[in-house]
Amino acid sequence: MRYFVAVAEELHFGRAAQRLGIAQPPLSRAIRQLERRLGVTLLERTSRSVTLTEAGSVLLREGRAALDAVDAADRRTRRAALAATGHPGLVLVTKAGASSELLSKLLDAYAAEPGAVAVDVLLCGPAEQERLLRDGRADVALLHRPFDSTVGFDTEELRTEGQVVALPAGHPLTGRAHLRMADVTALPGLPLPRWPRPDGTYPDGPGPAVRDHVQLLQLIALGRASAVLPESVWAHLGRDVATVPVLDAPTVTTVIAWPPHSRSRALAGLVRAATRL
Amino acid sequence: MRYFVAVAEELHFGRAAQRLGIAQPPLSRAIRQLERRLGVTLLERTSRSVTLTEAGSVLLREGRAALDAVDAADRRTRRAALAATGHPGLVLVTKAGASSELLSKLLDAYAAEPGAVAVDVLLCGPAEQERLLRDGRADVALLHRPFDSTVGFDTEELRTEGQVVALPAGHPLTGRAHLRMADVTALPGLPLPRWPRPDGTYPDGPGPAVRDHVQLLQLIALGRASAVLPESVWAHLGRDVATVPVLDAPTVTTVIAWPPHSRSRALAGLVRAATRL
DNA sequence: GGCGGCGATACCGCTCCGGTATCGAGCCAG
DNA sequence: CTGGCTCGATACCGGAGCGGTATCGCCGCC
Repeated sequence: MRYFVAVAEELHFGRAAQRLGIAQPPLSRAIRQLERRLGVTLLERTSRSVTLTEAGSVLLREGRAALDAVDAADRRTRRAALAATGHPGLVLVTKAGASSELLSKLLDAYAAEPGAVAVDVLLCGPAEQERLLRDGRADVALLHRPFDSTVGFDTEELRTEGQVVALPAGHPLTGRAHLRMADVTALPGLPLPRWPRPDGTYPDGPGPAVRDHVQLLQLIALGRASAVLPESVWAHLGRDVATVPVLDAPTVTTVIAWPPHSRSRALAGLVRAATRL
Repeated sequence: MRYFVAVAEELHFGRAAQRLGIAQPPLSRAIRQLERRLGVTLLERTSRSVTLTEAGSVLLREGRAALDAVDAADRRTRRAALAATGHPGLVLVTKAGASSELLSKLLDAYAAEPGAVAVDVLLCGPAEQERLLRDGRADVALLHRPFDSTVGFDTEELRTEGQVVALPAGHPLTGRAHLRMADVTALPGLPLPRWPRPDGTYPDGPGPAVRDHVQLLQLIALGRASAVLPESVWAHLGRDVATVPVLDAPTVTTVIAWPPHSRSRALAGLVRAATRL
């Protein structure tokens, strides 16, 4: 399975073999065996190129999910063992720079509960959270709909907020009481940023590539970008960035999310604290 | 992994080995290797009994999920290959005897759409649906909240309805216009039925063990049981079963559910047809 | 038309898995 | 208390399968 995913991602047996730390011939053979076992052609190969068949791309998606599931089984088991021997602790993951005041309130509220355990906070770029939560590296996440998909997780809504446009201080539009999406989608000289895709690559376009909100706000302050963001970013703003509400931007809901069927007492306590905020 | 799940379920190396079709010593060794690899004690064994540790029960849960995920990858890949070679088709699973008129409306509506594919209907007992959908034997399910868990699936709500109590025709209470839960929970001589648990065993209790709604209605007609059921069961009722609304019973929501990230055109069409009903 | 890149094939050695035989620790019967 | 059982662990052996090297065959390309 790992072998197939590697080949499907690289679309090149040699590179895939290198990535897997094995030689190319066993890899060819393994893929052929997998195809024989399934009775399905997964890859169309000529001696010049390798492409995925329809079935192959299904197996790529499903296979990744399956590999994540076994990784998760691994990690969660190890963590359960640690927890039993007196080192409990939860790992919470959230986007760097988002919902920070909500997060600190949550951590305070939970810490005040009887029986609270240590909570490690893991900050990451957008789109990485889902995978961290799915493969067991994190126990719980703060996600932001509609940007993050909550598919496959249990969730509780924590807060809903509007969005504002963040602009360099002194920009002409900062005088306005409110704006509309149409006003801010194509500001001359202030392109919208490009966020990484799940695989770490960036789409093409004019805007600067950013990895988290801190970077983004810095670029806005420098007059190189603008962005539409949830209201709560104001917590990070210095004097060099101004915000104006955008009336017709979609509202953003912050949710606390965790893997289904988690039955840890510590996690339940954290979720309870979150819903009481 | 399969080995561990077998041992954890049987709590007996000999029986587990038999179930797996291997001898007992390799099984012992495999489990010990797994424990060494994870650095975790999964089972406490004396020569008289085997019990799960905390970590072991986590791995049992997670491991089952992981095995389901690889089964699903397998099956979905095979189905994708079939679909590509001209045999499309969806498998829809629902509880035998539930929501049948909704289901037939759905199938009709979908069949009328351009590009509709064949839909195989799979009927099963309650609590099996989740697994069938999770491990790829089915593409889509009709679930009934709050009885079924929709955790880990994408869903759309189709219908919400109240519940009625089903009684043998002629029972004194059938004259009443409506009832309350308190009136129907302990009817003398008409115990509530016992449904199977996910593992196929039945809880203890006075009521008859039933596998689906057809059996149940038959037992009610025979004066051996009563049950609180969604209103829509009336579609199956003969003259020998009467129903009375139960005002304070929880409402039942029928939802259409499918595995997250499914991107099949046929599935999307079916869901669209469902939401338009 | 020769060269180079790339996947497939052929063949070999070693590791790991599964099988049989046996041991050793508890529980039980008498 | 002792012999027999039940059941998991250990010891050892044989074979299948995986990974490695060497090589082939196909196809673009200069």
